[in-house]
Amino acid sequence: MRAMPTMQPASIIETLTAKLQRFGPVSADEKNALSEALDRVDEYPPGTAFVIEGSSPSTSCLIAEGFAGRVRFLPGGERQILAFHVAGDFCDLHSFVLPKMDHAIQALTHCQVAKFPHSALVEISEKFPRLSRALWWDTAVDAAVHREWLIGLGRRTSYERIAHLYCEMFLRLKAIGRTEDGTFSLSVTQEDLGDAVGLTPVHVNRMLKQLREAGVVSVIRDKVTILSMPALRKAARFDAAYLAGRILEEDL
Amino acid sequence: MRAMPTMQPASIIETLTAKLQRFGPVSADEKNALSEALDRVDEYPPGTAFVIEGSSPSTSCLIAEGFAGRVRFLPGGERQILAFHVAGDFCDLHSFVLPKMDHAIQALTHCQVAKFPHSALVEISEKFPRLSRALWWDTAVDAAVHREWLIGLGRRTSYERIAHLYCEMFLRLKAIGRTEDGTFSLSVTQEDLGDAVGLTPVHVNRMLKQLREAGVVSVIRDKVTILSMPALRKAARFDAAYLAGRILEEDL
DNA sequence: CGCGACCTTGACTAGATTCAAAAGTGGTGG
DNA sequence: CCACCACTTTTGAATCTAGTCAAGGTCGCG
Repeated sequence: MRAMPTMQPASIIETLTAKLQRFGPVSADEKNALSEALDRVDEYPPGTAFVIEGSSPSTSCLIAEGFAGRVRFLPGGERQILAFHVAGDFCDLHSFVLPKMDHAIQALTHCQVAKFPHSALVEISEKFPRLSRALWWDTAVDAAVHREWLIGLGRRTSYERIAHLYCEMFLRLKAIGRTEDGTFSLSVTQEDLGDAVGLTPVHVNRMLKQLREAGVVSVIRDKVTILSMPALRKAARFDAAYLAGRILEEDL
Repeated sequence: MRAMPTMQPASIIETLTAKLQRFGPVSADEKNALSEALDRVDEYPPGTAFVIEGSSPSTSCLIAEGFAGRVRFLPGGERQILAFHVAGDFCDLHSFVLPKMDHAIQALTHCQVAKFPHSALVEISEKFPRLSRALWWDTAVDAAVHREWLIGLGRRTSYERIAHLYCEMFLRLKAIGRTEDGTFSLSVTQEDLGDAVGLTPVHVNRMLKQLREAGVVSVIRDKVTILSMPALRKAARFDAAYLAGRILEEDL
């Protein structure tokens, strides 16, 4: 793994405030409060479950760099991936108001994770109601993504689901400057993909083949290249509205 | 339809504060603020979509009486039910922080709906940060239910999904006193059920037959009777933890 | 009484899983 | 440096689950 420069807290806060401004204005005082709320930045190698199911975290995690997933297991061992999170995302901000984690959070690549103690978030919510609403908004956008995934699992074909996931990840990664033309890196196995879209790895592979043969996307190891965005959107029946809080205006 | 006495605002607020106390204490001032935030109570006959997809509501809705669903349609006409809401539930509190509804809300039975203007909620969030966090918590519990449904659609068998839905609805209705022994009323068609659990109505019917023949539940018109809760829980691989905010302690 | 909405069932089809095997990829240590 | 190993990808064949199509039955209501 190539060396990764540690993200500076200042730049993390910069990115975070830029994002929260999609909800509403963020004052200098509020920005400062966020800065002070950032306790530390931890690093995790890929595979680490850095938030455990059933735990009661006393901090919330913001991904500064890397790629993480929310995962849950059924008694029988089946796994469901509930969401993917990229740099700039809070991945368990809801644990600030929910007493127990109903799922784990796992680093899928090497991750840098900024920690915000709940005690500091309480202070923010006491002093800066508008900023508090902005954080609430962030968790509401996560819920909107959950709903879109519900529609996918409930009513989209397997082909559409894979296409939809690629659409979503492309636009989210583009918004944070992690794409080059139509290419982005998605370091997950086909088994991970299957656990996200409710399919077996074998069937994911077949649908990938179909997407490849239709000339829509090309996947080479972890590099995904979208050959035709209109074709991909159509294949996925994709409507970006639900991602308003996570992507660029012009991509909506 | 038999006449339904209109719920008194005072008793609605009583029920709401009781629920929010699961998150933390609610002071007399806070309770009073909630009372003043309740603008009016509207009634809707079954089938009414009283919140429209794509709209930007200026109020949030609390179900005072009845049964409602969150629904979304795909371009092809497929429908997915994203959540069910019973008396005492906010069904679109997230619209307070999210600019646009990504789904509609539909009355499934006759509903009485209490309306809280967003302007009043802004005031609450400015003056009562703790109460504001309690409302945030309520939306976070909704998100936890979304996640449980994601697991169902992604990884549970069709048989388990139906059993799981009955488990969830039974415990939620029991918590608000809408059950008699093991019986509750669920006024939805098998098609609605299918749109909630990602199946065709025909297949829902078959799974219902299996549940019946296994002696687990009996369904007569809208009356669902759970013949063996342990068997139902087992069939659903049900773990109530995610419902902590919606059900009684002793049912966890 | 007859109509429409919903439920129920059977026969057939399509989509996804399971099982199995082979080939590719990257990392490790001798 | 290369042989080996674990993991992942790819493909085929058989099986099973859920969907589709179609017909009859039940219930409540005008």
